[in-house]
Amino acid sequence: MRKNTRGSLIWLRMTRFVDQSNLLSNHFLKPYQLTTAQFDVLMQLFVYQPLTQSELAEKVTVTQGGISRMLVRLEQEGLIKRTQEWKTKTISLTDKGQQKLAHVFEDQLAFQSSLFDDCLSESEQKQLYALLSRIQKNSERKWKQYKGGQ
Amino acid sequence: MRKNTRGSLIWLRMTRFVDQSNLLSNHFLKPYQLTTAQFDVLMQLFVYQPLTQSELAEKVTVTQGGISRMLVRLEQEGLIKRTQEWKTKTISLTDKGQQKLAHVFEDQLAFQSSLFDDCLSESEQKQLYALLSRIQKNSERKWKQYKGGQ
DNA sequence: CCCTTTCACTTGAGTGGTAAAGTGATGTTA
DNA sequence: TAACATCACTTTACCACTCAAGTGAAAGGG
Repeated sequence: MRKNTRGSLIWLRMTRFVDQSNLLSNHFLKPYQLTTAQFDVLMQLFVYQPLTQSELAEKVTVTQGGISRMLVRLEQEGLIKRTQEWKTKTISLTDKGQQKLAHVFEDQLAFQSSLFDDCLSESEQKQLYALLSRIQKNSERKWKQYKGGQ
Repeated sequence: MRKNTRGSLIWLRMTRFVDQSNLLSNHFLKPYQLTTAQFDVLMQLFVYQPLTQSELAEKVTVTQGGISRMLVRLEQEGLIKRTQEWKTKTISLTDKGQQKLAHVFEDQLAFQSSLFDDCLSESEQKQLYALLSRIQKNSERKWKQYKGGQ
């Protein structure tokens, strides 16, 4: 039996890359007392705040339950605040969260960029981004279809 | 302050894609009572068995502790066996594991392929694979360097 | 021959994720 | 108005992962 297809090879490379770069990212974020997942949440808030929990969960590809606990922790750290109106909780960064993010920001973006700048030219990065956008939209479509159906 | 770089945009698309496709993959594997991580381990064993725990951990980008627990579960399910020689445990698939994998195999490869076949041409997939190989090797180098240093 | 190192693996505490069941306010409807 | 549905969030139980400390067997040096 065949041991792979082109798709499976791409998939393998990509998951390995993401796993490895997450480890590295956690390493670089450790001095700031943040994890990669937490940074992701704070970034989304920075760009789109205020958001409801559901909207945030959607943006970071996490379930309701998952975001609920992450936000409990981030709230305990004093990095975000949740204000309840009606049945909805609106999430935004506290001043402390805002400041922390400002500190981490440049470093993390530089780290992320280095993963690609090291070995890909400008135009290759553009190509890669274009291809990734297409497959990500495809998986998002499939995912929503699956979630919608059940 | 700038909210992104080209690298950070690529990184975001890729992590979202991997997260979403993992969800879908877990969904498709559920009828077989397997998770994506378990399938990954079984596949590596299928291709490279026999392996020690350390070699396996390396291949699936997981720590010693992580692989230890996964293998306990897979052993309880009777899908793998671990035979101790000296201080090393050698891992291989049981007949049951071999059979299970044979059943799942085609479906999972077809699923993985569909993620790309849906929206990328043959030559685009080749391009994508080439670019990913380069960045994955780069991150692997950095990761090993980091692990080696500490 | 004991003492230490090393090596491969395990364990503990904690984070991050899922699915599925629970909670508690706010409509909606007979 | 009592019963029901719905919506946003929480909780529970589980898997997967990390780091760091622990274990136990073998190997080497005084």
